[in-house]
Amino acid sequence: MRRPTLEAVATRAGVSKSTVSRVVNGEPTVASDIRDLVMRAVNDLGYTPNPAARSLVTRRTDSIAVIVSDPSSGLVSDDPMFSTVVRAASREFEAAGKQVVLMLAGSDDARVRARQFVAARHVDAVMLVSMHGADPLPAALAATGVPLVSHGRPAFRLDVPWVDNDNTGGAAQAVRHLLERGRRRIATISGPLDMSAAQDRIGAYREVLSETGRRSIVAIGDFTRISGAEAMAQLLEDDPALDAVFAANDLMAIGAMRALRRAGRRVPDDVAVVGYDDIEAALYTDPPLTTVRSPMGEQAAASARLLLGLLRGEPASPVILPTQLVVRESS
Amino acid sequence: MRRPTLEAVATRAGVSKSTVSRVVNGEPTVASDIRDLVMRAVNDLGYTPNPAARSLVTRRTDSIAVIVSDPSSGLVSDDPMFSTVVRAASREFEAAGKQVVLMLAGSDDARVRARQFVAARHVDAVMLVSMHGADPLPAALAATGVPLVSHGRPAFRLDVPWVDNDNTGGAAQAVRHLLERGRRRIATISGPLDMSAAQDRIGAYREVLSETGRRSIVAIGDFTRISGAEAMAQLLEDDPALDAVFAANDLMAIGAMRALRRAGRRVPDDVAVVGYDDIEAALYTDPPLTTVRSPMGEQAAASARLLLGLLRGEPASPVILPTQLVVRESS
DNA sequence: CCTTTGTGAGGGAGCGCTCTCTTCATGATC
DNA sequence: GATCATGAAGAGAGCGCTCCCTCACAAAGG
Repeated sequence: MRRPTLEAVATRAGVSKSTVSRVVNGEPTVASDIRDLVMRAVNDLGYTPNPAARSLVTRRTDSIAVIVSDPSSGLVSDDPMFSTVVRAASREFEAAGKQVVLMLAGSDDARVRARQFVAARHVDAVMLVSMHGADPLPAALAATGVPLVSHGRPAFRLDVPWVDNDNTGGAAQAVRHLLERGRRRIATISGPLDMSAAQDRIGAYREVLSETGRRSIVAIGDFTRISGAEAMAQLLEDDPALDAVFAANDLMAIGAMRALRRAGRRVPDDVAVVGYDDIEAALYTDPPLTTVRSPMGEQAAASARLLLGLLRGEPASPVILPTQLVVRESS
Repeated sequence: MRRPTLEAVATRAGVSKSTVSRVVNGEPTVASDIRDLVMRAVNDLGYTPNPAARSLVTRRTDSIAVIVSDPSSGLVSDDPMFSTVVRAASREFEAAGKQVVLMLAGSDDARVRARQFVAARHVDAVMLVSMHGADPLPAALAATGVPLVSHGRPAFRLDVPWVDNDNTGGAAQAVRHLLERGRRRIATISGPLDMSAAQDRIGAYREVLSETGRRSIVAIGDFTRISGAEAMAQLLEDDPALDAVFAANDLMAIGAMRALRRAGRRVPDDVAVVGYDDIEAALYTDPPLTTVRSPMGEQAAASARLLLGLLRGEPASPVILPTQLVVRESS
């Protein structure tokens, strides 16, 4: 009970394999009556091309790997970034007729598998998401020669095109906003310092504060809610008089707000809070969260388009998308 | 500049293609000195098997489609369920050496593409996530004869194994809890009624209330935060004296809490709120949300394992996972 | 001594498709 | 009527792998 082949269709239509192939691939050099004949045979037999056979000869797979290299994948199972990025990229790739192969490169083992998978040319190209500095995967993938784009600037210099949002500008906006609101002791909750987004955001925070001669008050989180809460508790201990906090993402800001509540501090009266990303949840905190809107979905879509362009032989260079401060009631 | 083939390895090692194939596939009937010889040649040349050629003859692809058939994919881009389910399933499949092909079947067009993709045997099996009642995709996929498992019970009878949580039991627990707390006018915010989870949850709500002779107060949402807020506003208008609300998921409960806040109602003093799912965000609301813990990740992992079993020829029948009420401060 | 059995290696057909090359038919041109 | 250009269809060689079959050889049995 085997599926029909090109040859079966050819026999039924009374033409050659070549002609059927031409029809199936939409080549224009087929007379319309013959095309109809072939199409009828295709429909009668329920023929679908065998993708393995096709890919064997064309050396294309029409699929693209989206590799999420996230060591904490076990921890933050409901990370809104994952969902937003994967969905936006998938939509873009699917619209271009490419299949998306999703790989979670959370463990060393998984990273090795991902590299081999790509090296075996199971996919035509790779989109890499969210890498830490020590991650050897980006370089390993680049070495395979497969077209590659990174969602987010890689932590280490690497000859790979990327798309990011304006982390420096966005964070600077956030801190300046707090200064304008008259806040004087502004703390920050940073992300992991081996990630470029975290580096840029804390860098801008320090820069703006030092311009105005203020000192930085820093705690480090890992972009999760719980780490935000812990970092906030730490900050309150370090400097009970702080009157504002800039969290490097909204999830940590949400955690920080819980810690503030528990410590009996009112937001924004006692402590102003600003986040980063503008995830949907930022609208639903109490009070609603002031944050920097980073176009996460658009960034993913842009990464995907950059990669598709690369595949068409177009040149690719880094893209930085603008951010925008969204003032709500937490500041 | 072509990649090395089996034949190149065979030539270099001075053995036949068959032997190399045996070594590469780990067959035991190869003398260890020859195996070493071959492995050296493999490493020297950097050989990796061509998956297309292999799959052409074996008729396996070692990849599995995860199809998220979610019409609202454009709306709730940060749905924690998507992230949790996709990650858990991926982990399970990757551990079994299967690649995950992610397909978003949000539009009719995408659904057609998904069907064709599966019909072309691009994948060995399919895991289907989150379907509405009117969705023709499950039946279409089942008709292709490809092994299929559904994450969540299908809305229509369909001969497909599935894994779900105990929606009826969980919802009943939630409503009984509110009754035990002395609440008398208990409303519900239901999910879309063409989804089995929503049907079961509202069914249990009605059942428990009618047992105690109370009337139901119902509004319909679509499992998003904003729909929860809108439904809550509607409920307050319909029955300003209500003193509790059971939302069919946490996202809607979060929306409902915002609407209550805006209406000047205190939680839980004026209105108790109970959600469903126990997503991480439920810990961070103010007050923390009482909810029914549904093992979303475990459910996805179980679906994946069920499918892998099916692939090994094991029989499969529906699985229902238990739920648990988590009482926090919102009730 | 020859035959049987077992074990490990080689030979080679064939998976289903694409794509180059060749052939053929048609009509235009001289 | 002979020649040539043009366009459409057919032939068939691979793509890189697996797997069945054959074969060589060694050990065991008669």
